[in-house]
Amino acid sequence: MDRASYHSVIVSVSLAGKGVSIYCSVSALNLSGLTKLPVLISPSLEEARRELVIGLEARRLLVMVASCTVEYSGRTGSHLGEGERLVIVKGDGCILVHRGRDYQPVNWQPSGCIIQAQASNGTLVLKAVRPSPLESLTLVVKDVQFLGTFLLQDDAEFVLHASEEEMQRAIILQPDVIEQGFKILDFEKKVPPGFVDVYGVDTEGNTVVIEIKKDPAGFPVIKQLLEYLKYLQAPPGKKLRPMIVAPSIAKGAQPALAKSGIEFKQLTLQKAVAILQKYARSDQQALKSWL
Amino acid sequence: MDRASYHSVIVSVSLAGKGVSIYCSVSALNLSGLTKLPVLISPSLEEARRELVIGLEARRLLVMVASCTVEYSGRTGSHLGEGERLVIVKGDGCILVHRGRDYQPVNWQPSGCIIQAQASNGTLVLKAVRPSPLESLTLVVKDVQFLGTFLLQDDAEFVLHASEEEMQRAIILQPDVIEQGFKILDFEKKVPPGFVDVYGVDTEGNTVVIEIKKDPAGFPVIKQLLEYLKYLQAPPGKKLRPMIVAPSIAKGAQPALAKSGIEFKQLTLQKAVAILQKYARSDQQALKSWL
DNA sequence: GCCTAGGTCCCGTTG
DNA sequence: CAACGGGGCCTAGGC
Repeated sequence: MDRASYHSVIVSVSLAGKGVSIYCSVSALNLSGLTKLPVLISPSLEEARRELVIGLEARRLLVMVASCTVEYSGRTGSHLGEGERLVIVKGDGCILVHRGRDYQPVNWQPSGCIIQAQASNGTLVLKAVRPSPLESLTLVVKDVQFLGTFLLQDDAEFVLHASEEEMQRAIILQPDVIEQGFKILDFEKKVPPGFVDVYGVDTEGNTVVIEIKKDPAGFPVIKQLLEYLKYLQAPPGKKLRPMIVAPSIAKGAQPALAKSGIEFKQLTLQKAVAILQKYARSDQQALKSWL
Repeated sequence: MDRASYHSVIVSVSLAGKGVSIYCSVSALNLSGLTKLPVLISPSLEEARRELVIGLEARRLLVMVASCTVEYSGRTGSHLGEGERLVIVKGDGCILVHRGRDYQPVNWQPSGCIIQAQASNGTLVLKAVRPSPLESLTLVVKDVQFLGTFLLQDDAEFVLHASEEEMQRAIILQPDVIEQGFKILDFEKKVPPGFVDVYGVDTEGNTVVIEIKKDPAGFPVIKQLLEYLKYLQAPPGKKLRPMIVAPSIAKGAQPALAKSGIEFKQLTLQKAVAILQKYARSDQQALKSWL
């Protein structure tokens, strides 16, 4: 089959490995873009291997439905007996093996792998080796139901309203959200055990140490904050005010909070986003008035 | 197209929404199983919607390559502009939106969602709503390159050599791996802050408190173990011997380990698996001699 | 390379 | 229902 014949071949369909193919003249149809869609249905293993090699070489997205076994060996090991799975190989060298249920892949390899397809003893073997940490994923494919190779045109930006970061940005943009007159001195301030999310002073000159959580604040965050306090001190005659900023307090954590002298300031992600939007608007207005 | 005509239709291919279809008589071919493979190539949005509804109803695996935008709203929110993506919907009601790169989906919804496909204003809208926590994922599909619905036959068992658990089992099966004469009293022993992995006595009658890590042991595990110790005591005249069992010690953690009086016993996952296999073999032999 | 922290983490178990 | 820990977690950022 000639991959370069843009106007005569749309879909190559080989049935049950018997070399039966369906060709369709497309000269009369508006099918620009379709020629980049090789789709094999029930190809022979050798046909599938050829297509995989071409797709891997071109770093296309490979989508395969096949019966296979899967072995993983590396940080630990795993074995999965034969069954039909959805196998995805992406252009950046990652691979996902999905079963018919569950959000997570049953086996996978993150991006940066060396992936190859080889014939072996009447089966098709797909190997994905990750150099560091050294680990390898091996699929022994017995039968391919479907194999498609795609080129995804996708330049869109992904925007996530990312919880903790947005809460931090909201506090930085509008420190009043913590309390009237609160001033920020630093954020992501390094202390030996980690980083203080926000660090500032109140109107009395006391040092405020803020730990932000997007989820209900529980014991771990209290411990974390107390740990940080060991390495911080207030100016002479002033106090250290440890404070947790979160949407709520976890169920059993209230007593520990009171006992440890940590303050709690409620801030929901929603409110944080609202603040950011307000500033984005005023930024826009500032920009407008500038022009 | 008649889905029930097992012997006359294999693949329905509709091109660019123009209703062009390719049919192939399969009466002469051995194609059992192929009829369960409806595959649409560049269908119209309405054709795709029909197929999606049928596939969702039948709880099949849906694999779609389409140009779409994606909105997520729930625990946080996200926006993704138009672009071509691989969309997977599984029978248990989870959905994955993958871009051409990266291991992880750009958007998703875990299993247990209510998923529906509807026509809307010349577009196809795919919605996945998760009841708790309440969150929703919305795909506005502008163009479908490919849509396949599959039924994956897969009853195989997945076996993972699961790090910490296997290390614990190895110690329980063969306590000598810790030291000669070590005897186990309990495991997963409850103390207020959590669970002690393994709890036992040495030949001198001292209490040994073991925390297992599959990764290099760092500061957090030292703290955790010291926390547990507060709630444990040795018999009169005996010592408490806190011990970390792990493949190695994290770089900076050695001094803290020495200072805190915690012992370290090296155990790699590999060795643990070897022990388990030895016992599996002896189990088999015991079974054989029994028969 | 190691280590730290966050994630729409997901996922199981337990209270 | 919430909370807790583990994961082949993955991923990004620092050192």
